[in-house]
Amino acid sequence: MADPTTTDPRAGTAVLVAVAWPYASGSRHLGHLAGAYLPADVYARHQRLVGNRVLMVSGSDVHGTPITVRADAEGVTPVDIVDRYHAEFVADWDRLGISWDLYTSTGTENHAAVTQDLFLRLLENGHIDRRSSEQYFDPEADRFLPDRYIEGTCPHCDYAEARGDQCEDCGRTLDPEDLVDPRSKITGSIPELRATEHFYLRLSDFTEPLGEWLDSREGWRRHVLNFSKGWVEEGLQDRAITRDLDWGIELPVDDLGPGKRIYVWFEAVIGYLSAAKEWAQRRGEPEAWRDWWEDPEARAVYFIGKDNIPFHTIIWPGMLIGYGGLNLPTDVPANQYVTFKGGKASASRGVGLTIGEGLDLFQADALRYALAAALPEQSDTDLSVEEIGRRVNEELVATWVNLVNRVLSMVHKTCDGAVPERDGRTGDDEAVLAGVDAALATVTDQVERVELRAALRTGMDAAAEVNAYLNATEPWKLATSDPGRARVVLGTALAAVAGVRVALSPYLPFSTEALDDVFGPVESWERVEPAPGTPVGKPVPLFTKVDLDELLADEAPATDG
RNA sequence: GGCGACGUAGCUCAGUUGGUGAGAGCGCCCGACUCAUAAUCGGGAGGUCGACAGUUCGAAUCUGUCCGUCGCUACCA
Repeated sequence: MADPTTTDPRAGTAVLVAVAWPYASGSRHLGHLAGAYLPADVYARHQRLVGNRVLMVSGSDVHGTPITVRADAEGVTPVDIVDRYHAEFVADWDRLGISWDLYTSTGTENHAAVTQDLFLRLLENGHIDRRSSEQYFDPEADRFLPDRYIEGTCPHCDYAEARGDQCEDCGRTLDPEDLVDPRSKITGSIPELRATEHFYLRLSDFTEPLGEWLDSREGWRRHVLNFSKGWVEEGLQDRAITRDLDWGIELPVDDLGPGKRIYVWFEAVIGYLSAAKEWAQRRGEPEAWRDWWEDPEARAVYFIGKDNIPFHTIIWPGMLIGYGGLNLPTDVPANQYVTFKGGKASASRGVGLTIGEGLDLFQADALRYALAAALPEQSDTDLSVEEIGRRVNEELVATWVNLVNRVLSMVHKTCDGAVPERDGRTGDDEAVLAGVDAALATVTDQVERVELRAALRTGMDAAAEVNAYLNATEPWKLATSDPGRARVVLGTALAAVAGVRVALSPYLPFSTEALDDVFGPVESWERVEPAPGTPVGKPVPLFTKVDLDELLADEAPATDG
């Protein structure tokens, strides 16, 4: 089991764990956590332990109109907004124990350089071209206006402050030309239509290769594949990839004139590549990123929410095909949504909890457990504070935390406060341990299929088996009737707990580490028995049950966006 | 409107290519146990698998219609 070649970090498969870039326009909520960050972290932690070379990257997405709109509304600069939320995200990840290899942002020089390189190569390869269109121009501000900077009356519902992209009153999507009495949000003046030029990504170039690629995908989630194929079958449309904004990455060519930037949807996905390069540079091995991006044996798994599917299964793969020589996604196990009391989680609308609010109510591992047990892998999953608390109390604490506590307590009391020797095990004893080892193997199968809820259940079932073993052997009785046998049973239970701990470690990093004193750090995906003689003190419970009544009374409404 | 998905025990959800009497966790009931955070273990009761019609020897699983919920609709990402 302890084959050193499988635990050598340089010997395993290169696995890129690519995680959605949180948009630095506001707080992220528990739906985002369950949708992308938590599953990515669980997957990455497991993959490291089985000996693969994991590179887990993401960063804050800092460009785009929603950020400038918010900055304008608050009378601050976009940088102020971005810095505020980037700092919040970093603090959230730290509290949650998200194990990034690099968490950066799209605001770096490196990202701009990589983006410009992709742009130029795609331009060179003929996949980007220039087209002119009519667009609203603000004569007073002397600039073209993005859709969101135009206001007017909605042609459908007569709402007077509809935006050029959407009417917030009736929810319909709009084109700026649809607005009655349009006006500039910047100066209030009446905009006029003028011809302007933008660069377009010729997505239609990739219809055939993307269709073939999608047809050849195996093991992808049905909703991801259906949705993606639907897009291709409808016909891929070329998309403008520049915008009239000054908050974004500059074009590496100057023939559009000033005031044009590369728009977020084109550059944000490039972050997966630029972050890998940044990681390599920081490591002092600037070419190391190639192991994850150019080696055909490498895997790339993208953890995103379902709202992001087309960007990761169509647009980004299209860009990669057009660029050439870089690996396409191996899998995009997009999650569905977490809803709160039936409504889609939304920090801006006050539905559900922000990550920070969740962490104020629950310990990180408790929150991780409850969300992992309810990951929306196949369908939307409904959550509530009560539901999270219930899972923590009735499942995590009752089954696993209590098991650890009862075993350590008995070992402390009846084995002279130390891990007992291993000899004298019977067939029943070996059977429990074999069960735990089988659970470890099952978890690996499930995690590699990104069935993380099921994998967590497997770990919890293993814990229940150990509880059953204790109930059957009754070591508390043996302590007086047959002390020798009691030591064997408790030593077995301890060994079993050691294995279950490994199985649960991707989900519960903090409580895993809290047991290092007895079991040693978890360094590989195997059941390592604690060394006989290791001191076992009176255990301190890993968790306290949460008081649901108190929790609900304290539950603050989420109002910030 | 178009596209996609969902509607399975009280609650949250599983159910690859249709086939032994429909599952899990939690809750509930009964029992065992008392080492452990009234935790654990065993057993049990709960479902016309949204409705209707059809295909089939046979459908929760395929087809159609309807009802309900939701997401997307390309300048939110």
